[in-house]
Amino acid sequence: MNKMICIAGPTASGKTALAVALAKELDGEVVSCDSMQVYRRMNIGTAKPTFEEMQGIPHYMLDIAEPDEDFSVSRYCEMAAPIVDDILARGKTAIIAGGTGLYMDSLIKGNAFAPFPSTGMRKKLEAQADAEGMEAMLSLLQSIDPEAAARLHLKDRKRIIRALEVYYETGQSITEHNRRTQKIPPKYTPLWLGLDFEDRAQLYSRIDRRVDKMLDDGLIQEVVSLLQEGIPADCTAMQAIGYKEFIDALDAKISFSEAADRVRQSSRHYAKRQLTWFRRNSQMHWLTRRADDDFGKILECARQVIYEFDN
RNA sequence: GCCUCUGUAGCUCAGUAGGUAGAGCAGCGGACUGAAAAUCCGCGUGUCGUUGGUUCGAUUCCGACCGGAGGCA
Repeated sequence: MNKMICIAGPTASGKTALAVALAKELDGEVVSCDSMQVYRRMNIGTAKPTFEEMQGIPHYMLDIAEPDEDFSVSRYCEMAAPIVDDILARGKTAIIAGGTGLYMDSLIKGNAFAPFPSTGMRKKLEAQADAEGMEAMLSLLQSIDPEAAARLHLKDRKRIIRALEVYYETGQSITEHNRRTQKIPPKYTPLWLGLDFEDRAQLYSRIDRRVDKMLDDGLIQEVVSLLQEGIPADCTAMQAIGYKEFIDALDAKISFSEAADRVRQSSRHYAKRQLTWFRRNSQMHWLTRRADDDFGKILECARQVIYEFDN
């Protein structure tokens, strides 16, 4: 009997509802896997499950960081793995639900991450990149980690700087590090369920409706409150879709209706990237929703997959 | 009613001194190992309004018609 289920899928695909429904049937508890729902007081824009939606099912990995705190995959894994272990130790089903593919894969595989530089290395490299340009940074990387340099595009500044910083901090290239960690067998062997739609337009109209609901629920007020309490507009949490756009509107850089349009647009792009990430997972059991399928139909499909998996 | 402008990709538009066309956005596909709702890469999907004419050849030139915008009555 499998005791661990991952529920993946794009934004607004119904992961929360499926997680709770399955938790009720399988004596489960839900571990959220979402890089933005970890932040406190960011509720509406992140579509964090409400008290009513949770229906009494314990949820973890929500509201565990301040919006102006640095959060990361590795912190996520450090905190979530013991929680999963505890759920399993108590004989319950662990249901990992969320849309942040990197976090989910890392938790399941038990990824070991190269240490994060504590010496201001990143700032130094950022400054160097500003001064000398990315061509110089890429050729620097070429000299210490040719494979990474070949793999990364000149414009992918984040990854080039990360690759350099890993080498300077650890003396080992990120390519070597990845090669080594990829050999480690996965920490968990869950059943993977992926939510998708037969027609992409179905998903996009759900996204539109969700954004309308967020506005009705007071998204703009939530953004205002966060800014008023002093959360910097440029911190990671404020890069979340639904926040950065309304920060621009509040700064009068764009109109509020333009901001709402951009939230819808960014959400569509994001949903597409999420699907790309999850599609490469060969273990995924896709629950593809057709136009006339309701939630009950999807739940039934999920039950079917779980039943077959256990037998 | 007359005159002028206009009709090209889903949208906004460019262009072809006549040889069946290209940008941005949208859309689609992909990458991703301590920022990941981030960051980055790739792909034009088209009766050039309709219909006659001139021409070896018309989206391009000419006429008519249809639609849109403005002006004069």
